[in-house]
Amino acid sequence: MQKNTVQIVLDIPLFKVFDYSWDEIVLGCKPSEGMLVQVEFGKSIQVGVVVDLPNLNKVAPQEDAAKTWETKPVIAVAPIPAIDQGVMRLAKFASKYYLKPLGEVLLSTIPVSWKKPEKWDLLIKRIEKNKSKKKATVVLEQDSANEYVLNPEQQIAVQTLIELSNKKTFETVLLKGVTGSGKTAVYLKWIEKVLEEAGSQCLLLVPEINLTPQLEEELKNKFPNKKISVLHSNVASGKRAQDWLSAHLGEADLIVGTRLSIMASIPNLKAIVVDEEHDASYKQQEGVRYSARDLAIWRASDLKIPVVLASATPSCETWQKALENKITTLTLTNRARSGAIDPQIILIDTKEAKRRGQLDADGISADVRKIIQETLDAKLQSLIFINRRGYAPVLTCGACDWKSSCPHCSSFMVLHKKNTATQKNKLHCHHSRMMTWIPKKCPDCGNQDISTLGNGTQKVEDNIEKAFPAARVLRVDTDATRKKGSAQELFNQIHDGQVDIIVGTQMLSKGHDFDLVDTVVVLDADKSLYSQDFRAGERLFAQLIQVAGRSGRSAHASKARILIQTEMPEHPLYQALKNKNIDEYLTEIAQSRQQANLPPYASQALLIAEGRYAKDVIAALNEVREIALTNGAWPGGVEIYDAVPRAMAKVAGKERAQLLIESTGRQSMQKALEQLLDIVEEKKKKSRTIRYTIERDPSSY
DNA sequence: AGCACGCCGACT
DNA sequence: GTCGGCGTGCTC
Repeated sequence: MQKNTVQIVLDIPLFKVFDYSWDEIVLGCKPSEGMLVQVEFGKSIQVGVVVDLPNLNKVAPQEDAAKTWETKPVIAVAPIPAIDQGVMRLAKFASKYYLKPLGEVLLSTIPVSWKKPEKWDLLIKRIEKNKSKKKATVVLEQDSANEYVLNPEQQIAVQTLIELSNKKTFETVLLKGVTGSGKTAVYLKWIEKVLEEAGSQCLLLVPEINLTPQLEEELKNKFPNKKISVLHSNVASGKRAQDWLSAHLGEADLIVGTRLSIMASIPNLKAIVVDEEHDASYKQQEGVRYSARDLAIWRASDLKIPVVLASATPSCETWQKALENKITTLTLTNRARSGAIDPQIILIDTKEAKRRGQLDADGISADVRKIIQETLDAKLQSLIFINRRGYAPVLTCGACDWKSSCPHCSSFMVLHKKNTATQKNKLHCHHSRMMTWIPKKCPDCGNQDISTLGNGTQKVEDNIEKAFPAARVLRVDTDATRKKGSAQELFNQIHDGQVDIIVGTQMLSKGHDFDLVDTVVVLDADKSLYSQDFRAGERLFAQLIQVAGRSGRSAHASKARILIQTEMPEHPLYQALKNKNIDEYLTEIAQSRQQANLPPYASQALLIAEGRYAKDVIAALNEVREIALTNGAWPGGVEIYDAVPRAMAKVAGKERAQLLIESTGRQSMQKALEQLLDIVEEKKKKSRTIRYTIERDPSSY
């Protein structure tokens, strides 16, 4: 009577659930779906989640009836409530849609500390202790609520959002407006209103790079008497376990986090905001390869709550829905802050500059130099963007065609100059992390004349230091900010006006308000326009609009100029940028997607395979394709292309190839992928030399 | 995934 | 003669 059989999923790549026995007396409670439990699995101790899924086992019923194994008992139950039912539904959907075992999906939503049963008691004790300590400080801060003034346009947007959430139905809203138009103030005001209802919880998703201590601080100031949980993979494990739990217990009012927080257990979720919804970091690129934005929409629809997608340059997926009036669009047109000015975008034709001898050997034009000098004279800052870290992206031999290829990858090794006197210059592979010394002579022909090709942040930093010897130059990229807290240190230097010229990667372009920046320079944007990836243009456009927003953010700014060096200033992308025709350009992109039958007008997926030898990997994929197309059940309207090597064919010694699957409809895509999964699972039983991954709605190829 | 079992190559 | 390579099977 007290002994039940329960189904449990584990964090293993198997589409199976496992039966365990449940002793109510030993465990002290009845089983229910979503409980986190400790079990013995084979020889090891694992953490699993209780599920209620009678049909998940792919074992045939008669086989199942003939089971001979002994059911092991559940050892212990975690001292926390079961996972929120909303997350259980979301995980089941994600498992089916992204073709990943439910156990992997569910366990990926739980912080590592909670997956260590030996830590359960300790965690609970420590959290209880912290709770009694913290209460006092919260009360003290209560009076510091700060009011911010919204302009009429923002007020209308807030009003519309409040009316929507009062209806308590699912609704997707696009909140559109350039940097500085006050999107953040609008959604924060809305969140504030939603949180007025006791017990409500809100989720704010931000891109990876935006989740900084500053944002946390800002939110704490804006919501002085609300509890905020921060969910981010970089948060220390103890803090993470605690913040996850307070969301899970319904104690946290506002949950802020990167993509992974879309899967957090939030039992009283009433509103979701996806900030910078076009941002690529919302797509998980390994494990369960989900899109946090797409899951946010699913979760909102499941819970019958509104979801706000905020962006200056919406993704084509979102823009299509706006064009077809499937979602509500709220547009902010003005610069919200008084004193802020609209930046002026200036295109500098580098071909023309070269012809006139106004382009120096380092690729910097006379116009750029002149304006940087003017900015220096005005005691304001210039930002120079270059999307390559290191000194130079490749090393070449002058006599033969040797290039600094990485032996493990199909990419070039990047030259990095030493940072200190004791270090030596090295070659780094940005994919496999391989590092080598600089060869003294060409490894192929022995020629001594080895030279660099192209510019990275380090080289631009050198060049700028030489060109403006009196200026204080600072480089900001992942190399300069590797140490914990050093990014903050560098940003503080910028805010305090301790530097004049900042050289860096797109790391600088997101989330930070630099009051003293007046001039922004983009050196090397054209490359994206030659890319094979059909989304490259859209991404570059979004990036440049975001970069443009770095200038003219405060009354300090005087000219707010954005200088873009390009060989093709007449390109529609640059023209749209110059004239700030954002809507028109997005619509143009959408139309060309429709004509070419590309996403979001078609559904795509990849079957990726990797293994030791390229030809085996390709052959295995083509075999999968052959089986799929000849077994008679392949759904109509779904195309499956020949196996091709991936763009980065070799990574860390593994050869990779892929099949592209394209479908006009989502249902037929689902059917097709389920068939491919079956074929792959069969193949895996016979040989494990090749690994397969299904990637639905890929964002890169 | 992890771990065991199992059958073939260079080593104390 | 053994140590250990990774191919295959199994986990409630």
